[in-house]
Amino acid sequence: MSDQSEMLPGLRAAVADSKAKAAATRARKATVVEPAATDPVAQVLVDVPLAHLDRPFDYLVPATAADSAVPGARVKVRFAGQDVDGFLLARTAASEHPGRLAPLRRVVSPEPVLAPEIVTLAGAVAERYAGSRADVLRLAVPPRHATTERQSSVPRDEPVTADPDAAARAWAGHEPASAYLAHLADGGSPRAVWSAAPGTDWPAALAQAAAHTLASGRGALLVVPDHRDVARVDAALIDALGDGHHVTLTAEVGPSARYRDFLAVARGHRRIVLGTRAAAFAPVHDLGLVAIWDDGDDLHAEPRAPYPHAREVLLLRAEQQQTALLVGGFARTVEAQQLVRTGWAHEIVAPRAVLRERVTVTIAESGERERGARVPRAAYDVLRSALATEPVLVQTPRGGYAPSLACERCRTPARCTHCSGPLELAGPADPPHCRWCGTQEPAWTCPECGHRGLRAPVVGGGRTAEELGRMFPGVPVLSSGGDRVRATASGGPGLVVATPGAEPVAPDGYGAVLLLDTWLALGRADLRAEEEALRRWCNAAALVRPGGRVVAVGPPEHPALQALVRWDPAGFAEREAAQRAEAQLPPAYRLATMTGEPGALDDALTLLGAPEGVDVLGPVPVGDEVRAVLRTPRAGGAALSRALGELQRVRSARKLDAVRVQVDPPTL
DNA sequence: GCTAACTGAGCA
DNA sequence: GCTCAGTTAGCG
Repeated sequence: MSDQSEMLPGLRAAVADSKAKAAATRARKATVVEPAATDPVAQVLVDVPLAHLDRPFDYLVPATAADSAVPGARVKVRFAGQDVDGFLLARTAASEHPGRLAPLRRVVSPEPVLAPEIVTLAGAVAERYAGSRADVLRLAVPPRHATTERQSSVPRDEPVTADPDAAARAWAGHEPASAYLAHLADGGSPRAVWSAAPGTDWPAALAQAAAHTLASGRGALLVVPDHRDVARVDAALIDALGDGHHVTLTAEVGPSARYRDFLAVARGHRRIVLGTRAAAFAPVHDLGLVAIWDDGDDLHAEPRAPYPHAREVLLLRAEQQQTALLVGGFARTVEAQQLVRTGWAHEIVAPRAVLRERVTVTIAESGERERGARVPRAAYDVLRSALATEPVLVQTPRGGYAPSLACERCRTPARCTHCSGPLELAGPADPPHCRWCGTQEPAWTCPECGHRGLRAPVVGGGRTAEELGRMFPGVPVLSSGGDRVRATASGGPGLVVATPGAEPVAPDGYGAVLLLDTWLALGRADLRAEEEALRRWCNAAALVRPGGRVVAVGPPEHPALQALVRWDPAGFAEREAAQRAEAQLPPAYRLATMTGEPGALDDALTLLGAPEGVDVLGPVPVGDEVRAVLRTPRAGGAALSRALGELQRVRSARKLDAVRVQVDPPTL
């Protein structure tokens, strides 16, 4: 055969048996690759998006890679006939795999970017959210930046001692804050749910918690909702410790800076990490504390599969790594309350007397209108007196000018004639236009009654600023919201009109805070509408100076507003938790959704069967797909997650049409 | 997901 | 006996 193929190479290719060819290839490789002398087997987690391939595969470590193929390194391997990326999980002496091992194609970098505890964490997160580790690791480990890896080297951080005076100032009025901090500095792992009193300099408080943890020789992880919060806590950390102990991990900075800071953490040169949700996976050395601020903010929910929530990631991590935990906010989520209820975490709160000193909240009824505006007399008086010397914050639930319009006569919502999106006004003199497609509708006519006139049932921040400017002539008005968010306000007299989450911080706090149109947020048809409304009010109201006034315009008897008046977010969360339990909703129950083509979903539900204690609700149409909701009591949550993960693996292996599974969907 | 191996129809 | 398109198992 060899004689013939040498004489006729063209023919050889044509007639060669493919089996023989493959065998020849294998034989050639086997002779070329010399395995490493010790632990020649590498367990590799390949980066492929298929659920059933979420397990380690063994590869041969070539002798040339004996030193660089370290656990945690990025590698390239031949998988299913193509080169794929993967992480080297471990080196072992032998393989369980009966066949011949393929060699590692390449060690991309000997940098151990995937720490063992992050593998464990990714496993737990993947299991809880019925997703794959590869998906989780894509969130956890930032893309490599080779130049940065070569150049970057940060000096190791110096030991620190905690400053009790600064801590006492930052945490003033909270009990038992000093014991909590002392425990941290002592190397302990206390777990707490912290409801901050209004006016609290929470960035300074978080910085102190981190500093006390660092003083015990351990690292800390601080997760906040957005980059504005990162900037504030960054400043507080610099204030507390200088800038040689922490890094900030956010998606805002470029790939190079992101990877540089990640490396400083992975190498143990920086042990305080501050960042947004993805930072929850940062490989902090000697982790002693995980903390999250304002865990009710929906920015903490990752929008990419498997949709983990930063609070849940940190809870899993605190459990696995036996760290301290701090879940803080001005408001309190039902999930945080659940930690208190079960005794897993303690409360840190301000006593009544402190709260009374910090703020006075009153409610002005929206019925009694003055001066043709939405500001009742009582609220107007509070604003006017504060405006003599101080800034005033006005929170308005919606941005824009007139964010929704309706027929003046019959109240039919005004819709775009092209795409039936909602119409809005951008300013006092602008024609109505569609919020979705932008089409202008200067000659809108009501399809129901033929009327031409429009009214604005909801007033936006722009028009609110205009109204208030007229009400207080000569007072400067600053707007913050939408794509123009201001981080800070001036300390002098002035009106600051902001949408929820966009409130600027005033240097010494606001003299008064006015919460407008509270009915709007309460009326939303969402499971969390009231909890979310109270959270937004608390976050705005908390920006008052000590002793400042807060006026909410709305229905005085509403429980959420009552909770605001009493400044009792914990009591509200408790009440809410009880109601949700009654209604078989989270956190007493775990929910998961399955979405997909009708046939595929039907098939998936059949395959899932009826696990013990799981109710299947629906399916109901969602666009051209259908969605089913699965519900099980809290105790069965882990089993439901596991069943859904197994379902995804089986379906993936059988190449069935994909259905999207979401555990703990933030909204329904 | 992808590749490689397998299958059977079609033709010499 | 061989090729080729279509199908599908398994991925180390």
